[in-house]
Amino acid sequence: MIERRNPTGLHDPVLDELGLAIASGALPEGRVLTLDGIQERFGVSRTVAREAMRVLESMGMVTSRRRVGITVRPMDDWNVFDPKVIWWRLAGPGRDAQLRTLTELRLAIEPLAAGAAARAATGPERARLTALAAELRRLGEAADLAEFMERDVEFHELLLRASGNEMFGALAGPVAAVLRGRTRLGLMPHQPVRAALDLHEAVAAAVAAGRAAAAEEAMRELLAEVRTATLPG
Amino acid sequence: MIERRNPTGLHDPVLDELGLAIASGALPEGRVLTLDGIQERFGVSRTVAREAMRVLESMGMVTSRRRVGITVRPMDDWNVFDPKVIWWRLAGPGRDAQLRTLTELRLAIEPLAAGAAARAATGPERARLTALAAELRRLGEAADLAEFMERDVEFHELLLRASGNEMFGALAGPVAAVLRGRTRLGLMPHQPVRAALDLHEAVAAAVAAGRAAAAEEAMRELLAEVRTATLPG
DNA sequence: AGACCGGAAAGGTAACACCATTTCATGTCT
DNA sequence: AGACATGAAATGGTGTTACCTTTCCGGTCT
Repeated sequence: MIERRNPTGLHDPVLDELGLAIASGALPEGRVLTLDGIQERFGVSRTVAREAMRVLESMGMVTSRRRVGITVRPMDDWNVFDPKVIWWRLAGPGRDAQLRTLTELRLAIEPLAAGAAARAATGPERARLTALAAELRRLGEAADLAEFMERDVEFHELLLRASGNEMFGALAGPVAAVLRGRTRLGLMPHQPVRAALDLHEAVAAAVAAGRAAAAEEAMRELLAEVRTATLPG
Repeated sequence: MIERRNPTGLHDPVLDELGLAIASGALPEGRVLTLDGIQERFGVSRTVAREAMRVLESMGMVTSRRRVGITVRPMDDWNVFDPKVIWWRLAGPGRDAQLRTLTELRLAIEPLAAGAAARAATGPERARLTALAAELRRLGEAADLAEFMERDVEFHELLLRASGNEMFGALAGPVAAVLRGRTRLGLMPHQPVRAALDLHEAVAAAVAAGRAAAAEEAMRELLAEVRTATLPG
């Protein structure tokens, strides 16, 4: 049941195409656009063009100056944590770079998130985490890759959200994108390694028991496989 | 030196006040606004009200539905990494919570960023980092707190940017805000501890020498002080 | 070179037609 | 009478157009 029945949304397409064009480099840093140009290119009114532009501006992707137009800004200025920006970069040729930096981000965040979850998770969260780890073992041994991935995504999302740190929680979406991206690219072993199954259970157990240091360490070991698999030396 | 931006755009004030009101809880989740209300409250035209609202919408702070109005969304949906959102939360009563989660984020990110910088930093960056560490020792021993803080900010910013991971680099601003906030709140020792001075130099040296693991470990030790000083158990 | 001016483009206002959604009153069926 | 369907009216965002105002780039005149 897809909730997203929003029929209209006339500047979302504009925003999306422009954002993608910038993220992909088709509109490089320094390129100057005009509202008139946008109006014409998309066949929309000035209002719609301006609203899309404002949003891009708030993401740091363009600046707008009178008499000169709308200028594309360097990537250093972008809000690279904005889900839309992440999505655009994943959809374009910057995809590998984005996957790499997101993976590095995971390596940094998830161990601490696991530790925090051991301190802050609610009862139901701890229980669900344990159940998910068990399910992962079952699916892993059955080599059901598709279902394994979905449970794995759920495991990591729940852990981030249960950390009690909303900044960690906000990374749940991007992390899910990385996990899905990795299997789609065939970067995962055909059958999850036993060690990974053990470690998921170790993380869940440590969180359930409130052992923060153990949870952090187990997550670090779990991610070690990711580190060697996808990052350079 | 305050950068007196443009002759002040007209929706920035609107955006700022609404964003702050939402972030501070003055406009709680579920509260419904209307464009007419915003127009009247700020004495601006519909266009301006709409553009501010679009930006808030792109930050996940409100949704706009026909016939019903503009609804404030729960914090789970906000783009909590957006610099404006961070700023608003720091400016309101959520300030302590925001400082806490940002600090936790630092603990996660900076060690990995140091390691990455050891691999990726340019020559000048390594040199500057080393120089900054030396300057920090001088200022620390002279107990020049204000200047120490500024160099410290510069040290951490440079390190994040030199990591070669633009997502780490994008955190330079917020991290600077935390560092400045900590001293302004008197959470820093009156004279920086010697161990901290040693560790800044250790980080710089490891980065300069390209020793990633050592840089990561040194940064972790450097942050241990922060961890105990500001986080619970 | 320095001052000056024309025009390009964004900033902002206003008025309007349109359309989705909710609300509510009305009427019919049981 | 009470429940349910039906349809109309009120409400408030969506999108368009027209028209000023402000800024400031670039060329021109002295």
